[in-house]
Amino acid sequence: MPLSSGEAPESSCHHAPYSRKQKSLGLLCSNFLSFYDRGGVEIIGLDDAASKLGVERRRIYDVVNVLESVGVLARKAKNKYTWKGFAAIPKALQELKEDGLRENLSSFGKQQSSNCEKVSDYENDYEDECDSNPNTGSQNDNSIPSGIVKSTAAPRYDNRKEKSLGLLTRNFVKLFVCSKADLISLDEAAKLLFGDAHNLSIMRTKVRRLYDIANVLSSLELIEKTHTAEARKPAFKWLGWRGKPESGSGDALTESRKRKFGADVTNICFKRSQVDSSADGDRNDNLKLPNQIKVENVVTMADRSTSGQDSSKSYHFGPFAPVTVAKVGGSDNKVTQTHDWDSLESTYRPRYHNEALRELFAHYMEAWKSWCTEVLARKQYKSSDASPLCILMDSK
DNA sequence: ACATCCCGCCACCGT
DNA sequence: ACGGTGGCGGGATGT
Repeated sequence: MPLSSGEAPESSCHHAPYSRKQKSLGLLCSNFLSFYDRGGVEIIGLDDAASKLGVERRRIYDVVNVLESVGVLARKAKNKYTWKGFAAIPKALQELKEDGLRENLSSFGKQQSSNCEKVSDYENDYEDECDSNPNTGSQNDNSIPSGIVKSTAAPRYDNRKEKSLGLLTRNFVKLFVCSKADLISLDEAAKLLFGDAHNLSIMRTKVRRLYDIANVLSSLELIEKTHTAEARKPAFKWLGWRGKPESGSGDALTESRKRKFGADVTNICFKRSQVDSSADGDRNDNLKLPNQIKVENVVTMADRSTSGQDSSKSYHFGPFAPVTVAKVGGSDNKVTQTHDWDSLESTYRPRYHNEALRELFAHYMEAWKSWCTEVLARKQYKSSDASPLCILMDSK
């Protein structure tokens, strides 16, 4: 697959300073989604996904785990996932809700779930049956309300599952679907999900995970990052599933892609070491990527902004959509063409840093901004107390 | 300075 | 044994 380890890479893209945004999990998730959200795809191979999206396998696991938690994917076998599509989300959310309620998460955390509340730790987990299959739920490591001790200290052989991204995701989602709160601050979420931070370091780790999860959920538009009204504390707002397209399901949906930046789909090359080195040149070897990338290949969403609010229809990915998606713009129903990924792949080797794309992106941002102001202005007619965000949300 | 969170080492775990 | 999985947290990047 792609260059697993470092080295070879940089070669190709000279300039291009490292940009974290272009490699974010959220962006990767968006790309992943648009890549597979087309008819035809049934089975998704992780290796395949990794190479097509130009990321290392490890990243795919992150995305896939949370997507699985919300029903979009289902693990089929080692290295294989089945694409369930966005249509499966409502059901998954419903189940999470029922589950959460059953577990008593409703009141926000603190659940003494009937079954397994031993919460982690120590020998108990061995059996782990607790979380057997039914989705598990319940504990996150230390959501121990109060009583339970939680030795923290003894990591024992962790029941890895208890700390899995997937479980964390489900619990995080339950937080929203099982309570009326549709806005939960980061602190809050972290505490509820992971119990109090008696241990700063553990908390920090957990919060990192939370960010990971939030990023992919954001790209699914299930949540959105904002701030709590009063305090300017960062918080996540639950948007819920308002139908994403997937082949036109009719409903409207808005698009307000949160984190969108970046250029194109894959992130091959460039590691964070800013040093970047450069060395470049010729090492490439087989890994080298063709250098020319044409803008045309990239799906531009520029028009989407211009067209402004009609949007709706299908899932858009902004300028970052995987290349293969080719001009979605035009005919919404697309889906049709391009299943010929292999050939596509060979013709196009995506990369992140690309000047043309950058410009394109800038253009897109412009359009987006003007669209926002327009909507804002329009909305103002109807008074509204809403914040720009809200406006955007129902502007459609 | 503090918030985010990418990156990849390496422990697990299924086969 | 081996290779797929994925927890975890160092430290870079963003604000």
